[in-house]
Amino acid sequence: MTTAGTGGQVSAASRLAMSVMRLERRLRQRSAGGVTASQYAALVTISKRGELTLGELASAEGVAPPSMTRVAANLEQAGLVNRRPDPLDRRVALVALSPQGAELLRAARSRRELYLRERLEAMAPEDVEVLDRAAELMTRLAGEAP
Amino acid sequence: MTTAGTGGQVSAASRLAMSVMRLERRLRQRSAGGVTASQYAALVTISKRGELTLGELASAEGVAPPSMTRVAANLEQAGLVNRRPDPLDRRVALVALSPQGAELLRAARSRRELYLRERLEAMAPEDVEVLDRAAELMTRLAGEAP
DNA sequence: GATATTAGTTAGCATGGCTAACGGATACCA
DNA sequence: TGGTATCCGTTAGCCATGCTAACTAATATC
Repeated sequence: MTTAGTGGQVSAASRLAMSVMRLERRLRQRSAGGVTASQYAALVTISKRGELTLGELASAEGVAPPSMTRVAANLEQAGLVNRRPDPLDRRVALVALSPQGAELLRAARSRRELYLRERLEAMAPEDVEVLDRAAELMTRLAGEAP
Repeated sequence: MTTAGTGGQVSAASRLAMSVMRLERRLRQRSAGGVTASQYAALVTISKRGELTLGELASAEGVAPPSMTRVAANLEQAGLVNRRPDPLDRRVALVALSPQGAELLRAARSRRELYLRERLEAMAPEDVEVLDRAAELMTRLAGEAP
């Protein structure tokens, strides 16, 4: 019982880590209109930032380029994004939301988070407020360089 | 802009979903003493609840039994848990923390969340408080039946 | 023009989630 | 007692995602 023992004591970091993992697992299962969580997140980023390069997208998502290559390939195959080489530098791949991608986002916003939405609505407003503030803090935490 | 619209407006649910995903991705990469996030989470659960059946563990983690079979197999191979058939019902597999598993948890608590720990310590205490409260709320969200 | 750097891709590995199908063990019921 | 049903866990097989290392193609540099 001395150290953060086997029984009860768990650090705030540990609690946060666990809760994030669990919730993410739930969310991962509920894909939005047929896209996975990663694909969805990429779509959101593209939507927010407009056409951007694959590298920018990878870095915005915090994944390695090869990972994003694959995600983007799937998105393109699904017709949700368009890709084109940068006319000024043909090494560069520019990725943009397609009309279907935009439509999916619209639809998904009312669907994908249905799971969360429903539950958030059932919560006390101050709890939702806490979660909302936490969301920003977590994004900041995730965004910092390793 | 009635609904949380396409351009700027994003729902609280969406914000939460994204932030959780991003943070989880960071955490997943930083394994604790060589175990992955899922393995670690399983260890924590076993540690909290004591010896339990594979099914209970799967359900506690909110994953399907086959997923837990694999995670547990890896943990056993790593010597972090012990398995034995329930003497009363030999269909049942009982899983318990091994001494090494317990040791890893002790060590991990000061290591695994180093990433978070460091950053939490750099944050304003009230922000940490928000995250801590959010952790509980998220666990509750994740725990609810689909 | 030769070389270095940069962007992205390909190849290969591992984890982890799922469902479907199967095996063994127990429970039940005629 | 014997046959069936049920239940626990595993195996098999699929897909997505993450990584690193190695490669190609294009641009920049000297």
